[in-house]
Amino acid sequence: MLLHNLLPGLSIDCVIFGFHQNELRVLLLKMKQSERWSLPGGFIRLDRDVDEEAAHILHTRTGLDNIFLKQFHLFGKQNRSNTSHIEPLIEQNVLPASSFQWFDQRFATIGYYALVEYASVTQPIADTTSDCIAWCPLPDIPSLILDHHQIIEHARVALKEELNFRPVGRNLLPDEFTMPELQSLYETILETSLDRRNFRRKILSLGILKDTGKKRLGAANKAPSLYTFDEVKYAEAVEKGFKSGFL
Amino acid sequence: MLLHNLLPGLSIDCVIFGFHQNELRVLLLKMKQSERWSLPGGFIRLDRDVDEEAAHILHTRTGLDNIFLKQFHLFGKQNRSNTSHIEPLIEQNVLPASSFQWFDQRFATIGYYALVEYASVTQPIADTTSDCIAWCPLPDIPSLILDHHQIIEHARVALKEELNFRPVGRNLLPDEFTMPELQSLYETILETSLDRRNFRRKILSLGILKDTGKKRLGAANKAPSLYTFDEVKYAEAVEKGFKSGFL
DNA sequence: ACAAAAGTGTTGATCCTACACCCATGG
DNA sequence: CCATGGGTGTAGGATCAACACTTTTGT
Repeated sequence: MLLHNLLPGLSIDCVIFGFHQNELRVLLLKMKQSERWSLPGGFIRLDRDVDEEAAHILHTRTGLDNIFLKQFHLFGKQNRSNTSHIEPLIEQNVLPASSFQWFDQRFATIGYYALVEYASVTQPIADTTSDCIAWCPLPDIPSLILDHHQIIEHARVALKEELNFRPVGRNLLPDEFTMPELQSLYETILETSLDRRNFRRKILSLGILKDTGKKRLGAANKAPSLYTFDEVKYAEAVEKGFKSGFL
Repeated sequence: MLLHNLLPGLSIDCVIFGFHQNELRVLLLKMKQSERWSLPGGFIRLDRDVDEEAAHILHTRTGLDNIFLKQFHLFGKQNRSNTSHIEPLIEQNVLPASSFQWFDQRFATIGYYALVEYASVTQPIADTTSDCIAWCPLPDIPSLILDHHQIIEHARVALKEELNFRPVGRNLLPDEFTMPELQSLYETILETSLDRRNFRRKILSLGILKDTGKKRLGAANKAPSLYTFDEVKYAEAVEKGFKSGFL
């Protein structure tokens, strides 16, 4: 990373959501020389848009492109940043001593959240300051650097609100999925439980799902149908806005 | 303004909304040495929170404190800032030549919108780079610097969405107001027209208005009643969230 | 008296909620 | 054949949209 030619004072943090085993998960990096974890993040090159750089961070960690990514909040507390997570990295020569000055700035950070299909992230890639990267279920997030707990919590609320305007299943589930899977996703995001019959009726009434005719076999119960999003109808609907009315 | 001890690369722009004569208006500053106008804005001192600085800008221009103020978007395009509006100011010694370097940075800007009672802003105060400050109705915004048109448009959409979660009349209208005035505010923000009887029923059903018993006289028609927000019920309602369901 | 705008209620349509039984699959 | 979870319909209540006449005020 070249620390000149970066926009000073501003960083990006990405809350990358996936859904697996009926849990929302976020991609976290374990800092080297420390027991603390962090959100994937980075800085803004002077010749790039902030949105581009957020997409770039997402791509670098997941290999994915064209992902739903949305800016949700600027975290600008005067005392939010410090160098306590950087110092061990410099001591151990993970980062050059010359980079201390960069990290010793006051940073505001702009939070983005991304919605990705869990299974499409087969090999997430850690950065040079981390020794691993992993999906963590939201209920058991480990200790995080700086205000990253707060950033995740904020993203979670933003996602909950997004659900009223966008059928997020399109972004978080695989191409084909069952109605109970979709419902479980909604219940997890909304932190509530929903009536099976009413949920199905409501979702189908949006007119954006297609029944593939296929069924998911393999479990000791009636095989649920597999659905896909009808790309054409979906695009139309997003275009003119939803009014899904959960929440 | 001391240009050292500011957070570099990041500025604040405030879209200050007022409501007067059935129009939404925003406070704009006319740049000296130019026909263009700008949003009230500023920079972030290193020892202040970004939110604090936004409130400070609002206070400096309007004299008001404790105003509803909300961050709504970071504008981060690589090419959004330039110095074309600064150069004439330096040529005419409105700004010192030494400040050019500061303004010649790339800036991202964080947009805030504020909701104020129009009549409470009796003497808005221009800054040193402007020769006047005025309320402009949204339909006839003059030519603006940089991407300020886009910022206003974004704020307007954010306000429209806010209407579903917060009864913004509390912030935009005087203490006592009539039902038709409140309706007109809603119609303006939503850019639609609403049925009088249904509107009244819906608003009253929120249980946050009190009839003062007084009436507004002076017009050649039946005198409308004056209402106030019931502070206690209002606070309770904001606390546990609305579901106003306009939009 | 007249013009202008405020106040008021009902009806039908739609949407939401609550709820229980049968069916397909794997073991 | 049994356990598990998926699929399905209806009725009552709440909410929403549409709609017109009467009242009050100033001129």
